[in-house]
Amino acid sequence: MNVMPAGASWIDRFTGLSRLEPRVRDVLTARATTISIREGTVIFGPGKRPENLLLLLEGTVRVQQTSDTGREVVLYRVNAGESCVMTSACLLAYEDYSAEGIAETAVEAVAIPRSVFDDLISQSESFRTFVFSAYSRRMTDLFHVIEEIAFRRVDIRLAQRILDLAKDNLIQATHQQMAAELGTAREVISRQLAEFQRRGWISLSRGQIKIEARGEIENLARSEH
Amino acid sequence: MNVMPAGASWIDRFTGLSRLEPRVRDVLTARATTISIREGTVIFGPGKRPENLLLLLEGTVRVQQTSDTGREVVLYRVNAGESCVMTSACLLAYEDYSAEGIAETAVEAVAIPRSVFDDLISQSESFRTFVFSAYSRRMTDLFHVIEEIAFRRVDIRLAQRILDLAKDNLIQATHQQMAAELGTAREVISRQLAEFQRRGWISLSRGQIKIEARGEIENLARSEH
DNA sequence: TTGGCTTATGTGACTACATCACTGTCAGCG
DNA sequence: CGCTGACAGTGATGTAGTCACATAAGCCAA
Repeated sequence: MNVMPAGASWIDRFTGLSRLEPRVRDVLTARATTISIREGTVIFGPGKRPENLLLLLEGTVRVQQTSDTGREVVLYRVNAGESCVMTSACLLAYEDYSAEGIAETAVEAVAIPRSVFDDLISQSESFRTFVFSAYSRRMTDLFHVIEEIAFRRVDIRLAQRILDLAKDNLIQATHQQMAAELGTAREVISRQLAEFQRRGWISLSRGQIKIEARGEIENLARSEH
Repeated sequence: MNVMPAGASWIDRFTGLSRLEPRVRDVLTARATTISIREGTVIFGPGKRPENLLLLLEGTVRVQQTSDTGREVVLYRVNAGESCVMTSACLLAYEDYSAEGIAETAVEAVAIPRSVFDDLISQSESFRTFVFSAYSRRMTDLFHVIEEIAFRRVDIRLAQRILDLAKDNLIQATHQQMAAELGTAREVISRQLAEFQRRGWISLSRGQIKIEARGEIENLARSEH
């Protein structure tokens, strides 16, 4: 993680911070630093407590949970313009958690140390709103995950995830990784993908999935039950 | 909901608040009110935003999620001595949620209005710690729920839940309600309970489950996989 | 006491998903 | 070129969820 002084304008990239009181704005620009994180870095996880609140300027952070049996689920992603609020401030307090955050791409972020975070929370009404909205947003994401895992069929969820993850109709991921996205087993994904391919919706090769009939996949993704 | 002036001593029932600065303590006792909520009341939910932060003195609040297909999962319970922090402060900000909180028993709680909450957050370091720990705690609960639903067998989860919910080795609940606890279907629960009964672990009658061999159930609940 | 109603529970047949134990295949590299 | 390790395919079997009913239990009112 490479440290450098913060620029002056990054604040405007965060919707919730644009109406910040000028005085508070100055504190933030003065006392926060931007950092670069390499792809694949574990930002926090069991045994690695986050020390800063991170506001993402570039890149994405994947937050996932690993069960003791070794299986994984992706909980949500933090994108540029969003804050990693849960995974930092929240986890400062309570120890017993098993989620981890991984830089999925190279990441540029503003790091706000705990002490500064504390000052801002106490001094700025709009910073408080920003933080609580972020919490709220993540909370909602988790409710979503629970609903999906508990009640939605995997073919539908897989279709949705394919659409979400595709860049230019292409996904670079192994079946194992796709299984972790949905919290299911590799074999299940392999069979579902084989079926999608049989229908001509996608084409498969080692480590990648190519969308051939986006419309059909969207149909399935939209369907109820 | 019946409103009455707050007593002076309730603060001591909350571990996280005991070290509150005296000045802040006074604000809290002066401006918070205790309320009584009848069993079964929907405290918050879609279309019913919470207006206060609730600190529970007596009773329990069940927080659950209902999917659009009508199925339910219990997410967690808030007990006496705990705060309903997520379900209030958090949900103030972000609209699109589908969780609801229901008074599972008669509830006595201290209600802290949004404005007071805001003052306290800005003025008191230890109140902030209290609030963020509470968030953190619930977060962890949700991670747990996800892990259980995704990776744990239902017989094991059912055994655990039976032990959790039993008062005096007895549970008053329909199979439908037990299914909602675990986010599964009624038939699944009926069959599992029938099996437990066949083994002599429980005895069943309309609307209730009686534990006959707690040790055996604990064995199953503890088992891995 | 007896129907009649509502709610709770039981059951079979079937589909979906998870697990296990493999086999086959591809890419890179010594 | 042939090895090796990671990736992918597959059948058999077990567990869970869905659907469409059949029963049964409690309650109230005639």
